[in-house]
Amino acid sequence: MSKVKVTLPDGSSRDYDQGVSVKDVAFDIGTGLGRASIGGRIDGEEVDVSYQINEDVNLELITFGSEEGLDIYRHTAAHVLAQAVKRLYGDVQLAIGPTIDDGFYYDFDMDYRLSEDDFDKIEKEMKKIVKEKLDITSEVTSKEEAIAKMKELGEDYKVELIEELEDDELTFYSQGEFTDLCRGPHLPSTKKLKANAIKLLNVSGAYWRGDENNKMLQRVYATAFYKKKELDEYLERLEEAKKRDHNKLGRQMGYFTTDPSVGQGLPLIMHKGAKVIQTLQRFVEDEEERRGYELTKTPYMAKDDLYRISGHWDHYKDDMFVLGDEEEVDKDLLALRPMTCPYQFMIYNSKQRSYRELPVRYAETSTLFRNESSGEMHGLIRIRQFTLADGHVICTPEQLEEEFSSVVDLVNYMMESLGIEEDIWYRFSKWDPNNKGKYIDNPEAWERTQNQMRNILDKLEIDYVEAEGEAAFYGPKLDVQFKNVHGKEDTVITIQIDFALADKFDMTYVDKDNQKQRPIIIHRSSIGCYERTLAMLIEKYAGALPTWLAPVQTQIIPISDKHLDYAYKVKEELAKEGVRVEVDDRQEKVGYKIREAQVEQVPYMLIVGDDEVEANTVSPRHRREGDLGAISIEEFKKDILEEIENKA
RNA sequence: GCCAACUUAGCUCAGCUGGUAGAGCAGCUGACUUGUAAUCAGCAGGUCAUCGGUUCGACUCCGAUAGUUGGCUCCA
Repeated sequence: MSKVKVTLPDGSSRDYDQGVSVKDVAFDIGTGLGRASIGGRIDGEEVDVSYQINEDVNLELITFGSEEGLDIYRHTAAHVLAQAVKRLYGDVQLAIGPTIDDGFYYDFDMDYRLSEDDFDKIEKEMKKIVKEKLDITSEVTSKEEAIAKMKELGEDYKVELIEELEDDELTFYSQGEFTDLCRGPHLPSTKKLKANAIKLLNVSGAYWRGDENNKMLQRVYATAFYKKKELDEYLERLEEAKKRDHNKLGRQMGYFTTDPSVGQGLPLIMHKGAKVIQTLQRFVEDEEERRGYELTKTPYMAKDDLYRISGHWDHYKDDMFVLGDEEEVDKDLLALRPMTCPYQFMIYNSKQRSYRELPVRYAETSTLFRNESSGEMHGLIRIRQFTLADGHVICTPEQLEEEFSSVVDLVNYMMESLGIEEDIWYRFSKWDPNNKGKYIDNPEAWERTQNQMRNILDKLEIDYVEAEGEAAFYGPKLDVQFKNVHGKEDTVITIQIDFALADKFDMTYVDKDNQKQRPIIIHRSSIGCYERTLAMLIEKYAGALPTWLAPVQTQIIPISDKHLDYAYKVKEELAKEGVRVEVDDRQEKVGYKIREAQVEQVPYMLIVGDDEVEANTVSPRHRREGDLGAISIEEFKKDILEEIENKA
């Protein structure tokens, strides 16, 4: 029998008989390791412990308890979930059951409507399956056999999946009476799962293959950990995250409210929320002006003619609020604006442009209206009317790289100012060549622009993930992504290179050879949409916004009524420097007023009583650090102004 | 738009298998003039989301509508 050489991650190697299993190797290294191994990685590819090694390989063992093993572990848990559901509800067809970031899900097609009330029962059955200590075995079959097998089992979705696979060799995994098509790897036995560390989380609908024209299946989300303690910690983290939910906190703290008679997705932003937005907006508009942007103020609605030129009428009409009746031919048809671009393009087109004036940079604090579907609205994150820090850079092809880079620089500056540069990441959103309806049909231009954009991104050394089918209909995007407290990804900002609309609007400039040329357009936001940004800030800071953004920056707390005059004097001192300051003049105990200011997350409280009046001082109390001791009014003023200036 | 759950006082929530509702906080009134996270007492607050049905009787069961939440799809 010939030998194979197995090289381990530490560089050492061992010789074995051909056909040795991963498990054998693990036990050969050590019994402890043997028992702990739940999979292996051979030349980078994950395999079962039962995998037989037939040639010289690099082997890395994946052990129970390891980060990388968790995926295998959860994948097996997903199979156990499917097995339990099949046992309990009989006529169930399986769709897909992948692992995701914090757990896994499985999609089922079944008549019985699952609800969370069924979870107990399903979890019990899963526990039973774990207790049954079923061996998990794999079997490789040909495509033809696989299809026959799945047809026999009545698994239509699996048949569909297999038919589209290119491979002729397919793997099935079985445990007890349950068999599923799966690439693997899996645990060697269901007994390796910790039954009390598995939890079903929620059930929802999900279209087969994510296509709304397909049947809606039932998706069960769940998670699994190696230990109950890890599960408990995870659940606790979820609870903690929910406490930061802007949709709860924002309402509780009086940032915004909603009312059914106003309508869905139409939040009423109250003083505190409006104050934060105003602060942000002034900051953004000033910074953009400094960076050479021209401010514009364009109409909230326009005739359909404008949207027909831009192509929005064809691509986007269902999502716009159209005013007027399309049947009445002799009356204008208007639509509320879902974006600012066509308006700013009209400004560009209002005169002939020379290459000398390019780049032209337009910025506008722009209220937009989008008719989101009813199931989409979420707090301040997905709404029907919102305010975007919008803008467009119109430049020559030669200027594109520099202009794009400076937009990225602006965005980075904004993210740093908000203190969220560590919480966001970049997504390079490309078109999907197979989705003809969604994108402008010009494959050559798509590929060219995307390559251009990739080159710029790589030059800027930006880390990004690529996402197919996330582009705008007219061009690729660089998106800034953020995760909300529910773990869901939202786009905060997008920067787009547009190769199409300049054509549609017949935008030109005259170059130095006196020839008319097409400019390139960059669509961009600097800080995103103010409502969504506010939501993000509330969640990031759990309501305790940085001082420069806090709606109230200083709360003055007089000990008793007789200190009111002094309190107002201090207020005046600070207010004239632009500090947002209030006096709590209610007849309450100091402790009570402090507690309220604390709950409101006011950065500084200034306690003033006899001592302070006497010495002409204030006693600041920081919301996190507590009592800071008495200092002069001047000193406090200097400190807080510096903190506001530095956006600390 | 689709799937599921939820909707009780301004807010947070209790109310077992049907017998017309309760707490804390907030609010109002009064007393207390207060030194670093809740002073005390009293009062007032609800067509139990809305509409319809079953029932002698519905907050409770059923249906429709609206809103909210979590997903799916969509997202210029």
